[in-house]
Amino acid sequence: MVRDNPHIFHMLQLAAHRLRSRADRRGMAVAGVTAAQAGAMFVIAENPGATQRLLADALRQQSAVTTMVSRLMSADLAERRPHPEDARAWALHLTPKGKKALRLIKVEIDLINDALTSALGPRGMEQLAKSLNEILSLDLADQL
Amino acid sequence: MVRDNPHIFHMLQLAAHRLRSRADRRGMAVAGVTAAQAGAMFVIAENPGATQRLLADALRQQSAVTTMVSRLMSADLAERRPHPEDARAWALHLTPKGKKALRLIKVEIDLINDALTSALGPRGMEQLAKSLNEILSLDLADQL
DNA sequence: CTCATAAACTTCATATATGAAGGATATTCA
DNA sequence: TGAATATCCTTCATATATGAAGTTTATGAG
Repeated sequence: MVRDNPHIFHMLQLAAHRLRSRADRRGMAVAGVTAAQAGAMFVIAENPGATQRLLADALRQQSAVTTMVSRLMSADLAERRPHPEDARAWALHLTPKGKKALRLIKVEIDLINDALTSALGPRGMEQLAKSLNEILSLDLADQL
Repeated sequence: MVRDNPHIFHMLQLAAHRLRSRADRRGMAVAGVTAAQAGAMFVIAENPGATQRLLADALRQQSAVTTMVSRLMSADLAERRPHPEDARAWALHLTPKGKKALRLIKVEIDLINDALTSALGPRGMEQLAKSLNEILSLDLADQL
């Protein structure tokens, strides 16, 4: 029973929402890219030729990835190539424009992380990273 | 420069997303209510007669609130009454069905908080709450 | 090889979120 | 009082997310 910390869930949602809003605004301003798009582009950048399956697993999503990639293509930020080994799959790559946008976005994300470090201190950041890692390692299936 | 913690932003988004997904699934299962709807209902429950403005401020949203409240009304979870003092505004209240759904949802949120407490320990929870509070107190305007 | 099953992707209905623009009512101040 | 302005709400276009259902291609068992 966590009656003493009844709001952690809500606080986490709210904190994530606020940082995402800020990233959305700045990302749109400097590169015409949302935070969600930036998240997808980071994954593609680190896994050139990634399938949508890999992207979906990284972002913990299913069907949203099709639409997401379609929008990235419309904006000339990413491209789909035929997968060399599996005719069912696409191989995802960033376009030059996508790579440039990602560099711009990284600056904004770093600014947010800097603000967090100022507020929490280096040790606070470490602890937060540790806590978030533990949360991410939880098995949140319904049988929890 | 936070090159040492470059992923805090992303980890926070991912952790919030996972907990929200779990809350969505369970909330739909036990009460036909999403996590976002539950969040709005908590605010209304704590502020009977609240205006949509108050709700929007609490959730840090603008226009989404109109649609959110409309859906809560369609589901007979909340109702709008004329505001006694301001003809522009609504006074929001939960219906009996809404209050019951909120009780069911609370159990699920408590289960998530319990799982977090098991993973992080009571001290970890305190530290996490403290960190999130500091993040929530940041001024995230674009001039940051 | 063929069939059953699994995997990758797409599509659809629905819910959530944003910013911009507009309508109606309050408030302020000259 | 009357005009300018602010506030509360709604609507619209767009983006993101979910689960369920469907298509196409792989894979594995016989």
